[in-house]
Amino acid sequence: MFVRVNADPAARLNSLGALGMESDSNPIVSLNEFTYRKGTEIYGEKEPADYVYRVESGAVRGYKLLSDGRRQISAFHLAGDVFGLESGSEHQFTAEAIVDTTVRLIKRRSLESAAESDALVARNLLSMTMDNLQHAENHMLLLGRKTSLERVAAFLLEMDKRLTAAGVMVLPMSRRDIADYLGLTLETVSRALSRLHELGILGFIGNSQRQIVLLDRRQLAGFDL
Amino acid sequence: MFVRVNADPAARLNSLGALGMESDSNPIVSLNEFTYRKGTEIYGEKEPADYVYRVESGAVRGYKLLSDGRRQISAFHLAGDVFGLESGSEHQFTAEAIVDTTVRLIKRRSLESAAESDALVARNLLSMTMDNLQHAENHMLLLGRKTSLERVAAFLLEMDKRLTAAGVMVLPMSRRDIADYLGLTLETVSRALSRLHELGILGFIGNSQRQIVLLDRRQLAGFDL
DNA sequence: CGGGGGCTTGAGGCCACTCAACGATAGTGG
DNA sequence: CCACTATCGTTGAGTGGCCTCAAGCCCCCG
Repeated sequence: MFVRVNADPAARLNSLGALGMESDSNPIVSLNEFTYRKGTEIYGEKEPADYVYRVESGAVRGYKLLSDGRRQISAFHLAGDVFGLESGSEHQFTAEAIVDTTVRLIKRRSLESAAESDALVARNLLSMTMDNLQHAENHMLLLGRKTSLERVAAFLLEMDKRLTAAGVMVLPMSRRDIADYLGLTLETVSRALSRLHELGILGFIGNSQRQIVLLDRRQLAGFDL
Repeated sequence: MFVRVNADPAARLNSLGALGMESDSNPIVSLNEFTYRKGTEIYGEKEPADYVYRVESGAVRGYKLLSDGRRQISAFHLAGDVFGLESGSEHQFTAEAIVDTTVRLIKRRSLESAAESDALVARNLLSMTMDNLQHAENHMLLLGRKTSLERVAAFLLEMDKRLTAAGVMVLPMSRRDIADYLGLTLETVSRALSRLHELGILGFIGNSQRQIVLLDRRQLAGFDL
């Protein structure tokens, strides 16, 4: 997906130095990697967008807030995902670690100069951004036109593709996060999951409500029009 | 509804002639320009994305459909806007002319090769795509978390910025289009507009319900949190 | 004029939200 | 290791905002 960034070792070292100066609180520096603790902010809306991030492990939520606290999560970023790429000089939404999360930082300026001289880097950047846009367009359809059951089904199928291992999907995010991603309340999400459980479409593993087995992907896909 | 267009631009220009035979108005304007009549499809989902389009005049809606007909319009493209830029080789949504619309076609391949050799072109492409992504993210917040009144207020402010001339905003799209853009029904949109009218926030010009004057942008912005 | 599409307005219904209680779980400190 | 607490999740009852269904108006356009 996005691999050619470290082609320039000088840029890599530069971003290391700059990052070291900024590490004041939670983040732990390990080369050009940071680890954020569960629930901590990686960057906030309106902050200068000097870095781009790649998730090494963990999970990140990107969201926007209304003045009265209503929240819309626009994307979950899992291992391998790149986020923080913006048009202007300021971030347009907030990014928070959902669980303890390690990210690799890339200085934006060095990325820009790499794109300037290497058309392959530029093409990858564009392709990544277009993929994000495509995801956003699909999500608009979900938010604008799907029922609660359809939304939850779509969510499960999306997560299934991205983080099912050994038949079990371990969700890093809470019901509230899911709700704010799907434009629902957490109660509605919970009810939809219970319903899918009753229908034999999914099962829970052990005591955790975050470990899910999809028993009938076919029927689930039937809810995702 | 529309003649399936060949990938070859020469064939496409030829089809202009064919179209001219079945349309009664003036179809061809200049070389790589094309005029679509009100309500006609510019391209459909799953069609090969061989061209990128720039709106010269008119208005275009881009939308996705669910199998049962529910529609979500992801963006309105007005004069000056570029649309049709996709990640894969196929279009991910349908584009239709809302009113008679003239577009300029750019062959995708030639754009790609231009980006390959000219970093400025590449940067503009990326910047444009990022702007689209930003719009999509704001729209997700609207669709997921805003009330009907807030959505209509946001819509009016957006259109006001883009197509108000001489104090009057002339909407090219129907109530149904607005509803499908905002994730509402046309009745709810109509009620919200009536409400804003009662409140003295907007007025209608003449007999048309599509010519709107914003009388109190301040108060309107108060609904857009 | 007659037809049709676009828009508004009203009445009633339903799906998701709100409010609330409770159970389960995980994190904390003794 | 256990008690304590906060957080998370489920479930129920009732409400409400938007949707559905329907009627009627206005305008455009033949």
